[in-house]
Amino acid sequence: MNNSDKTMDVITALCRNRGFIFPGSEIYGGLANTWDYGPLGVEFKNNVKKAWWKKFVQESPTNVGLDSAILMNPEVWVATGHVGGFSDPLMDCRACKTRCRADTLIEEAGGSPAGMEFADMEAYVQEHGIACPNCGAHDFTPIRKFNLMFKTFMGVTEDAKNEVYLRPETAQGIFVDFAAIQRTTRKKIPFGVCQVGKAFRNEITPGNFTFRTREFEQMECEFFCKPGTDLEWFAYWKDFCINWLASLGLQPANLRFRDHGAEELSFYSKATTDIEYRFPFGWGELWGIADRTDYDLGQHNKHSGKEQSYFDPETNEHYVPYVIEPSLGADRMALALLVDAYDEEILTDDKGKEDKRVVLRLHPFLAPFKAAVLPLSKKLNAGAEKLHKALAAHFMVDYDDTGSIGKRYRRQDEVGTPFCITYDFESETDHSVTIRSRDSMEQIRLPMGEVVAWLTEKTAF
RNA sequence: GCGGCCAUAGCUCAUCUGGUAGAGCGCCACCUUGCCAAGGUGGAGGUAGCGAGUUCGAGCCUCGUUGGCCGCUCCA
Repeated sequence: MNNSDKTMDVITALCRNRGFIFPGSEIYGGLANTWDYGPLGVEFKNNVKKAWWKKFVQESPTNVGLDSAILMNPEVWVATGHVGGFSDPLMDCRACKTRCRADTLIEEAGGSPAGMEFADMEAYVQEHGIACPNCGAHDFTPIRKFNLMFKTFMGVTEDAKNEVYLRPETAQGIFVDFAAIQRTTRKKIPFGVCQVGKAFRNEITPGNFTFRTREFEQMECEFFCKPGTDLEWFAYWKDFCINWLASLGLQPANLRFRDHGAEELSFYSKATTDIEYRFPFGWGELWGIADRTDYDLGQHNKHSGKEQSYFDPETNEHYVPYVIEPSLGADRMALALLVDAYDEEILTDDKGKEDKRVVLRLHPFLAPFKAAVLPLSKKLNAGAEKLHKALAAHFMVDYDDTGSIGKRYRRQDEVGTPFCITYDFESETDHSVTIRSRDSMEQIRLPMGEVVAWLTEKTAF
């Protein structure tokens, strides 16, 4: 099934109905754009994170892991420019309610807004008689600051001194710990530090299900390398990332690279490439791979007064490393995998009656359940439950004894369970079970004692 | 944040011009069946997102509010 035949409605409906993703705080009328990962969703998302960690940390000769605090000293965000510079200067036209960016208006009028204070911009717009591009009126509101960071208070009193931010990216936790990580691991450059964690941004327009949310989870790697080798490593990680996506089964036709043009590049970045996925709502960024140069460590160097450089013992040089950052959204990744895995097929029975079968063709490693134990009859519950218990010691395994066997297969297909293990009357005597595959719908007979080893092999990544 | 549209059982929807809400699917139990959504019987489940107003009476009219969708704006 092609992605152009899929709709987000169908995907979100499946997520809600099967316990992957629910709207947040629903019994209180919800809270815009918050989502809860349900019983199946949390298993699935954990598996996605596990797969990433395995590839980026466990199996990596160069990378190590980190779990840094969400709350950080506010000076961190001053150093990075998040506090000062990341509020866009927005003004509304009072006549037609169109919202404009003051800096854009000034640029279009031939001015250069760079370096201007908000008051300067307002004055410029006024003096040059810049009109609303939509209705032509000259009636703008003052500039309003939209800071993308969530603020909260540390301690019990709410004064400005106690103000802290929820991190808008996980990256800075890695940068501020760079020296400690290098020292304690004795890693030599090049090496990477990886982190999975939540970040928060007050996006003006979130949307498209879990694609853009204000609370989201990132899987980031900051790869430190010697200046001058950065573009090589940039190319290396691009390859590395796309190969990982392919190895999880994402269809190549739904993936593409998109290089950022010069005008689109962030001020700190020398080069950025997005890996985009073709969602039903269009191409969307999955993974941003950026050459962040020595911007972050350099800023922390300046602002903290603590030396953030690396001593190369082979060449006796001191330098501030350059950084290649492959930054992946865990929620987007999970969403892309769900979309990609979703499949419908039409089955025709003996009487020619057509029936729709919904299958989530997830990589077995990612599937919430690796298998489901299904007693062919409720009379077989005792033996089947024993098998389930034995398997549950090794895998997430479902158990279902309600309804017909065919119906139970379908239920498991819909949530991506790769294997159904049917315990039948013969199992009582031959101690074997039938394993039915989600993808081929074929069945094999296997002694119960061999199921764990068989499943381990089949669900590995 | 602006404009438009929308909000009835878990899901998809019905309820004629306002008179106290129904179906299919799903779910549960029992019987039956015993390898790809069979069948039978029974059952749980809604006061119509929430609040207020108009009316003898509102799911159906008005206002507010919350949430959703589409477009705009935005996305370091």
